[in-house]
Amino acid sequence: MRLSRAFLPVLKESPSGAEVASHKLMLQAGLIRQTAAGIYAWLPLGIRVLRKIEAIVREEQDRIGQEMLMPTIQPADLWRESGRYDAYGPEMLRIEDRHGREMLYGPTNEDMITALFRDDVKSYRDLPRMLYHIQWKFRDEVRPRFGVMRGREFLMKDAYSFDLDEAGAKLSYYRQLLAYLRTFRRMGIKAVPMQADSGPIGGKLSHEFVVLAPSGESEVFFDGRIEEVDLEREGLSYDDAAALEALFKEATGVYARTDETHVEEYWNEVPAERQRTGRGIEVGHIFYFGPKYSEAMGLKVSGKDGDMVTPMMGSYGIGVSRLVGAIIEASHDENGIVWPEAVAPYQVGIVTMRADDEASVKAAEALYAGLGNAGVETLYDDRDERGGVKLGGMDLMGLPWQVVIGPRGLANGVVELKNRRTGEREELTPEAVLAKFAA
RNA sequence: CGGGGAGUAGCGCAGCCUGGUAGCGCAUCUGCUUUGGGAGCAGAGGGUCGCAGGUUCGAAUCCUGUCUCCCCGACCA
Repeated sequence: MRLSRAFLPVLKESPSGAEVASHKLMLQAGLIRQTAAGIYAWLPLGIRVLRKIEAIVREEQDRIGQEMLMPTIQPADLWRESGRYDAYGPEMLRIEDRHGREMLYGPTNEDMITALFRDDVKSYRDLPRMLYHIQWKFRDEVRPRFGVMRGREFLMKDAYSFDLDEAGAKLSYYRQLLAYLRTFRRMGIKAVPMQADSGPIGGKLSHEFVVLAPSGESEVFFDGRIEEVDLEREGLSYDDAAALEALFKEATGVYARTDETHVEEYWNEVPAERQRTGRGIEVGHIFYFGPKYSEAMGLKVSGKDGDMVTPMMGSYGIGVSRLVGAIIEASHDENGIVWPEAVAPYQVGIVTMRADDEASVKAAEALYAGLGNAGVETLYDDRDERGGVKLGGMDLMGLPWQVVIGPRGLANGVVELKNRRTGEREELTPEAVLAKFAA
């Protein structure tokens, strides 16, 4: 993308109202604009990051489940069936259509998926199943804040598992646990599974995945041993029940809790040198709740012996849009965002220090074309601006790599390659830069 | 939902107390000079002062109502 033709409004000052770093930076770097309290428009730079995160989530979910898409608007009757319509409270946005039919903007989808599944699945042979979708949700929060981290409208991946019995359901739970650990690791962030209350969704087994960041909403306490879990080890397969259970025990057997569930007595049993504390942002939550919805909504399948069996369910959420903010919280500095490469909107930024220098422009154009042909996502600042303005913008936007091209270096046949995270710079020929990224 | 604050140019703000037809910085546009980490000079454009009503010869300013946004708390993916 050429910056001269892009809608990438970068602000010199951060708009008032933004308090936390990620919110400020997202507004300033032009990722989002606020439309109403807790509701945001995603600008071109923001949507690229959102899509990157979504793609990683999708890839990992596809290894254990099937994608589908349920609507944002749901009929109230569906929620009456599960008994949740009255229970959910004012957080649910209730609306009426032109005929006076009661509808709602979905805050989650347990009820709908259970109804859909019920209508078409009648046999134990059709179990187990894991279904997910990535869809916008709306929860009318009392007090939205922190930008996209606690918005009212947000993009969420929610998965639902259906199993014949509790043992099977636990296996589904373990699979999601592994998928989540892999998902967050791929995004370049450290997310720790912590023992959680199951809240309004209700249930028996529940863990929330928490990203460590100073601005986190809750205080977290965990055993450093959790960081040593090897997710790529041999034999760790989604099909191997024993290996999955071992992983579950390893990943959740150590102490890891938020202030909500923290117990000082147990905490003190963790050796002091392994005690880790800090603040955290919840980015995912997995639940096993058994027959809660299947029972309420009459989901039954014929069992092997011909008797009717009520499937055991679980649900598994990842706050996709929240992750954009959470990743920034965990990865930024005084100059702006520092994107992990896996989620960066562009991998490489090209800057010409002197827009009036013919040789610089020529070299930049050639490199931009070369990277483009090699399929490298590149943002080329070809505007007639001073070098400093462009460099500041690149730092703010947080692209992992910056190629700085100017007459000074070109005199020696080199350009400068800067790593955003480390600040390290090296001088390379344009060909070497191309080779590095095209590889 | 309780408590507090704010709506004035794209963004950040002043003006309001003490009514007299709107201003500063940045951004934008034009010209000239500059150019390796957010340039300088000169000029220009852009605002129903959130909305509605009231008081007044006259309202951004005073009064009433209303909407919206933000912050703290309680709550929560």
